[in-house]
Amino acid sequence: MSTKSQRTDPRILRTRQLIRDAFIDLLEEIELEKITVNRIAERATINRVTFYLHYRDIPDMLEKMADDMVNEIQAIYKDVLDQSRSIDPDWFILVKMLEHIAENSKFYKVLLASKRIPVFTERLLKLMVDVINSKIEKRGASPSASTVSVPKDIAIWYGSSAFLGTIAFWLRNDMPYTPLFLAKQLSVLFRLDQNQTSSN
Amino acid sequence: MSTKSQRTDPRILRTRQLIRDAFIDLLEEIELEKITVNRIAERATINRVTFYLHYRDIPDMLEKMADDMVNEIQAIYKDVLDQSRSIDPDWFILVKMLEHIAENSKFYKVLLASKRIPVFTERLLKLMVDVINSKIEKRGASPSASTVSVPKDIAIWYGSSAFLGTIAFWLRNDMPYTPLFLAKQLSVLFRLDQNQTSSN
DNA sequence: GAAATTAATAGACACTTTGTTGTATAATAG
DNA sequence: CTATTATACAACAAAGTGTCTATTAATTTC
Repeated sequence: MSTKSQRTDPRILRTRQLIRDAFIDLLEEIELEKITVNRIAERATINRVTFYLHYRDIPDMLEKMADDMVNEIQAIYKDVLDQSRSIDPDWFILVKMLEHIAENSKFYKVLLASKRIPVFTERLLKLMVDVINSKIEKRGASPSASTVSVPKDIAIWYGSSAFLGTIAFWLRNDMPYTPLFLAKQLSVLFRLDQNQTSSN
Repeated sequence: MSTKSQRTDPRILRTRQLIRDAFIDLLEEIELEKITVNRIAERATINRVTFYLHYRDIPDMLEKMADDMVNEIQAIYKDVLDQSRSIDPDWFILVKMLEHIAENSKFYKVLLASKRIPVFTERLLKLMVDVINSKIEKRGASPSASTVSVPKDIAIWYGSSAFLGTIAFWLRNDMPYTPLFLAKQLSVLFRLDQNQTSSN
């Protein structure tokens, strides 16, 4: 956000990438608790002190990586909204998200599925809550509302957890369905939740 | 499982309880990463070495506590099945589970909702998968199956994640609904998932 | 292309945590 | 009461943490 120096120093980008790769690599092998700054530096072939030039400690590193993750996904989200050909079906944004996750599956699998690093799960869950919430509000008091009605907050809890959890299982099982197919199934399962959501 | 020594030494039970309470206490205040054996021993008013008499390290402690957790819940599950008055509605077991969680809400809230300690989430999720799986199989190819059909595994991923996630949100929001009410809502939301589950 | 700026390296430091050992003391069970 | 066993206490080496200072290397900027 500073006025000058638009581009960031390539050395910084390089080092951050090395750290990130080393961390994901290590996390595939050992538990998070056993991962030390020492090991990360060694694996990333950087000096241990250099790590501290970028992150305060490991939890701080996780948070910043989680920030990057949600920023990337939100960029995709805005992209879809901008070129909003309203012809797109409901699950179009879901396909885009799943495709992005599939493209970076090593990253997402280890952080959301294999080892479940809470920061990442939480950030993505929050994002899901927002998306579902806006979807429900867009529909408003659905005229096709069914007989039964579930409090809106419970429906959101249910739906967002279901989405994120299903994605985690999908990654864990090495993505046995295409993003398109899974998106359609999720859409089918979720639409029903909404149909019985009370509008208050 | 040993033939002799039915009762365990009260000193052991006392120490384990002290450790458990101290750990939950600390986890309410600070992040898991900052919790050391030192701090636990200090808070539990036991000697640090004593900790190592019970657990290899902190991850080992977490696993054993998670074992205890699933054992308690499975005991409830079997209890309900044993006195199986088949009059009980579908969500009866759910009410019992939610009541148990509500009774130990401090424990469950910190481990499943506030801080999300992966071991506990994983174990409970696995339990949910089993429960839902058996429910689906009991119904078999539901005669009232609806038009659409979702692969069984996706439905299980979806439902189990939704259940566990909803419970986590419920705890996080200090249980704004009674166990009975929430169980009914979950049952309503889930029954629909099943109705559109393909039987293969 | 040279000078100024910034990043990464290297060695060192005090400090905390870890996991283990040996001995002594207290509580429990038979 | 006696033997057993859990816990307390002190001490240890090893490893990790976070910070410092000086030095080298890469990059902007003009």
